[in-house]
Amino acid sequence: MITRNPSLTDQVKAHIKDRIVNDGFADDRIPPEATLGEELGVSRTTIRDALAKLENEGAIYRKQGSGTFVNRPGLQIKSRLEEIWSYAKVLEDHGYTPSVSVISDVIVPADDETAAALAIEVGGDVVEIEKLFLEDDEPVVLTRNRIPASLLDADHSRDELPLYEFLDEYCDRRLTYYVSEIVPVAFNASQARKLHVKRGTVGLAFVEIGYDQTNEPIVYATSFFRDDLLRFRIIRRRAGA
Amino acid sequence: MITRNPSLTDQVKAHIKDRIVNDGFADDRIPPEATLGEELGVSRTTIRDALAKLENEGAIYRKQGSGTFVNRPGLQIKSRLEEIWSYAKVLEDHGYTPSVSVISDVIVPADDETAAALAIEVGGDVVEIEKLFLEDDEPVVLTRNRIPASLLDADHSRDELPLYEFLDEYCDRRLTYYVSEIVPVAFNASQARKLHVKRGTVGLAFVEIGYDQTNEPIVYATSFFRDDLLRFRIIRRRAGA
DNA sequence: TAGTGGTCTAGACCACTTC
DNA sequence: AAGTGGTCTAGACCACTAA
Repeated sequence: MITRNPSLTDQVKAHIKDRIVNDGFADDRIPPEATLGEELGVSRTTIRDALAKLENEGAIYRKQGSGTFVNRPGLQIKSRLEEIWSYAKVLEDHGYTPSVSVISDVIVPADDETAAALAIEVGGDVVEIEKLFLEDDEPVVLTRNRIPASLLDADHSRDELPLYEFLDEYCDRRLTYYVSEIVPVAFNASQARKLHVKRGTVGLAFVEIGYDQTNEPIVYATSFFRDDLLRFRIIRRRAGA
Repeated sequence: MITRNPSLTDQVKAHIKDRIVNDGFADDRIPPEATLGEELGVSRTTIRDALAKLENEGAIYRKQGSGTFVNRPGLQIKSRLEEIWSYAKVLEDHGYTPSVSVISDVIVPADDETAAALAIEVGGDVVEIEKLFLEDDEPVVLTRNRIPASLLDADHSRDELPLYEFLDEYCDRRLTYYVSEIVPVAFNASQARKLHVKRGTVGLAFVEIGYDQTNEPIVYATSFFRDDLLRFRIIRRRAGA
């Protein structure tokens, strides 16, 4: 049942990932590339492309001259920082069954900071949407997205959608990438109240600007995280090896 | 014993990176892969491997059917979170000329947390080294590394070395990867004094366990950052595209 | 020395974007 | 329709690791 799309490489990748998760390999050692190629009836290049993707995702690592191995610590990382696109998904990956609540959706004038981020005039209309992601009525993530009003349909009723789908639907813009800053904060009174913590509690924030395919800024977003409920982990490997 | 002949791919990669930084390309558009291959006299595969590495580092991006382009925001990111190996280097990349100061180097008994991290007995001997990274006498990063005493030579005089080189030299272990947590903190009295900030100031911390090639934990490290002087930025791209 | 992953070539066709 | 990056093949040799 070899078909195009998904690509052979992606099929091979899924197959190996599946074996890692379900069956496992002896000593966490993945068979040689030549062997895998014969087993699956594809060229070594295809195998290598698939392994490269898995390595990139942190699922495996390779040692020249030695072999290819399952990367146990990498498998434990649920949310890779570089590709977070839905906080609901992040919470799911951490074992929660989240709910989303839109707590405000208003038009405000852009302050200096927002105007600079979105490359619009100070005082220009900006749609500000605040959302809260909860687990069992306990808030975990608070997000505030600011989008130039000129980009948005006046009637954007389904605003509980993930932001990128929301923008796909209600603007003609496609959110392509974020530039994000990781900032430690002490929650102010308003944030603390929404997150059900004491004022001054320390948490993590992402302050980020989202761009479309033409490198135009289309959203200025700030997200606050309850450090006691959600913590980010990363794997750091030596660059040259 | 180092026979580091840069591969063709790495030479091509360096060449393109150089052109991006020094000359630039019209419209930030990088020539087609076929053209590059002819110009440099290498196969398209080699070009593609080089471009793949550059894409991985965030220096460029590709759009199928359209072309390959310089990734301006990606070029601004100095320190990629997944491959930070020397805080001195991090500060340099941010335009500082850092100095390092070892502020303590003592043997302490392992507390519960440290013992668990390093998989040793509670109360076992641990070498604790605190270092401060400064820019113009202003402290920016405070690190505390704890290493099982059994792994370390009693005489480790050159302990201002980057930790991974230090471990290479004074143990027989090679630091292979870290599992790191990103934690927001309010500095306590001791940390605040060392970092020259007020007690309770909010900052970022990495809490991490370093492993050797056999997946054995060899270092438990905590690093504190002055948020006003050093802030981490990342690019987040959509996963599927 | 045998076996592994790493590099490199030459060539074919596909999928998508742009005109 | 033309041009771009994406996928895939078959085969060669190199660099490193481990028995």
